[in-house]
Amino acid sequence: MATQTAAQRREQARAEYDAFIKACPTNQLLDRISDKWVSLVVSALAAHPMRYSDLSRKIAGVSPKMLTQTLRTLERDGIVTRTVTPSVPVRVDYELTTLGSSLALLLTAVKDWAETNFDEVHKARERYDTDTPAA
Amino acid sequence: MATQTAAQRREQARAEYDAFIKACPTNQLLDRISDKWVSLVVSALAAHPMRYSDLSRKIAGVSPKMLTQTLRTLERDGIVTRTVTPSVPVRVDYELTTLGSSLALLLTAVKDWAETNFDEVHKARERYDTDTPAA
DNA sequence: CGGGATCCCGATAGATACTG
DNA sequence: CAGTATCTATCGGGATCCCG
Repeated sequence: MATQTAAQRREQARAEYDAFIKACPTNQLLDRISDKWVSLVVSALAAHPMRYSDLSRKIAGVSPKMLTQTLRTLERDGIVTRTVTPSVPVRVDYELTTLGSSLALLLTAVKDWAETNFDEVHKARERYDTDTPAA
Repeated sequence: MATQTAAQRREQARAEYDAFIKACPTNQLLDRISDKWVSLVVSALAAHPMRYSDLSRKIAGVSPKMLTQTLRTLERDGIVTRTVTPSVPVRVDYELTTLGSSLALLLTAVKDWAETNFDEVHKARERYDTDTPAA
């Protein structure tokens, strides 16, 4: 039964590692930042507060489900505030918190880096694709 | 045929939006940054160049497949260089390029932001989870 | 040692339809 | 208007086997 080799050891390592990852603030927030919709929502709200339907229109391709889900997560994390006005047709406004604004700033930094280095990445890709004979 | 309503308009919007997203450097590179393994690999290599097996050990929970896949992508994007030494047991070294180093810097910025604001996020979460009655 | 190829499964995004 | 519920298709990612 010394068959407890690669596979099992791997699994254990992964378990420990997962715990480590979960505990690590960086990775927790990296998930937020990297989320496809989060960046778009935060960017949209960075300009000015918006209603649900405004966001829905502004972001275009998003399904109601994902939009709500994204907004809920952001609300939970204290990135946005959700304000319900119980008028005849209900009205819900979303806006960035201070924390949300700082996230927007970070996203701007990422955006800047991306725009600055995109050319280089693009060239690298072409070079790679060309050099790679057949794959 | 005015039945071209919600669904179809949505689809078209999504198509346009997808094109927009694809063309946007930010989102392309955001994908790279946000990848779970990319950040770890880049961080690991930021310290010093490493061999495949070193990375495999350092990152622990990664499967060979994902490690290779991640490294290939990074190589293609000009983030890392791959150096093969055809000795008896093959030896492959990976190291960051200049571009890769700048990415490492960006990741550091993200990490700093995460560590700075994690407390606040954490508190926000607790507040939210407490206030939310049943959900 | 450093991978490539293949199979498979669980997670999840998104479409659709319904509700307060 | 602002969601919620459900169902399905897709796909990332792990395990496994094998090659150079």
